[in-house]
Amino acid sequence: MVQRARPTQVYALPEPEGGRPLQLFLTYRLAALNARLNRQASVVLRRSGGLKIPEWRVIALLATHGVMNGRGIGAIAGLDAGLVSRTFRALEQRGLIALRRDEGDRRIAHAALTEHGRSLFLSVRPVMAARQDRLLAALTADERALVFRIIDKLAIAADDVSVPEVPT
Amino acid sequence: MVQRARPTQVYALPEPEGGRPLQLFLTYRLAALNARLNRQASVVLRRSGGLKIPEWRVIALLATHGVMNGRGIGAIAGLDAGLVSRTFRALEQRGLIALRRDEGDRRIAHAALTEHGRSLFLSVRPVMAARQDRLLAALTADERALVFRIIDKLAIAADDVSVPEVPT
DNA sequence: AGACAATCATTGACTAGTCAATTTTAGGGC
DNA sequence: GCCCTAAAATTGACTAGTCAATGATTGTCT
Repeated sequence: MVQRARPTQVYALPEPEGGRPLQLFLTYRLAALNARLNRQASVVLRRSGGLKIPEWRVIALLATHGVMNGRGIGAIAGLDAGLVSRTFRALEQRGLIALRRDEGDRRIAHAALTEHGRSLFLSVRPVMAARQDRLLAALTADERALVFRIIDKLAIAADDVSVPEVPT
Repeated sequence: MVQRARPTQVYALPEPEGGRPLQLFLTYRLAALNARLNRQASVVLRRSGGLKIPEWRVIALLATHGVMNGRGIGAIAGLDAGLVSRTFRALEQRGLIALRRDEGDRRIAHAALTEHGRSLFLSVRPVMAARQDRLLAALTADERALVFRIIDKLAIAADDVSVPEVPT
């Protein structure tokens, strides 16, 4: 016996303003938002073509830029070279892209959509575009105008890791 | 011979306004920002105590909330139950937290900081707080006021995955 | 020509996070 | 008491992304 009737123990969320109970606010919120967006994108992509997120990025980039090599993709899509390499392989095995070594510089691998890849892109694009529009529609015009500026500023601030060694 | 002098092939970034060459804009930007923030946090935490990000979240939460169980941590810190479980183990093995089974309900594991854990928290907190302040200082007052509202709105919009099956 | 540095790609190991299945335990009818 | 359901935690498999090391190739310098 003894010891309480435990009604599904609930911890209150610390109120954002006020005591600032944690340091993880802005960063935590952004991380949580990003996680949700990723999850949603994953679902959409899985339903409409069975693509993973980096696969979709590569395909979309190839569809609008034509032939590209791994380094170019990485620079524009913000993907790590390693991730690009693995994604190339997966897409090639599914027959969505074709890889070809550069004749003049045999280190470089050029990628291009196959017919299959292009038709998949054309069927997925409207779904992803609608999603993007729905996201932006959730904001007012003012907010839409500001959101990219805010992101840029934070990205710059995130870059100077000029934090002193621990004082203690 | 033959075949060009290849001056470090550069692909121009597609201009954000105008043709919208990709659908991945807002989401891509957020993902990139989040990646940068994570990277920076990792560096800071590694330097000042050797903690990983979820480990820091758990410690910060325990420091301000006292004893908590896994479910409570997960709800507030936004961590998956599995991740919390693994993080608990790692922190316990490093002697930073102590785990104890609830007497009344033996499914529940309560966690609390040890002395070692609390002193680590006290030494890391100012570093992380300074980082957070520096991030917020990069924004104007207007932007600061808006950023949380924007995040909330996007998070809500991200939740309705009411996307039709692929038309094709 | 030979040595050297830089570049593109590849690979493996790692962190952050999600999802699903399973285990253990508890509580509610009956 | 027994059966069923649900909750808390654990575990394994997976995706997204980063970092470092390596291999192959190329251009440059002497």
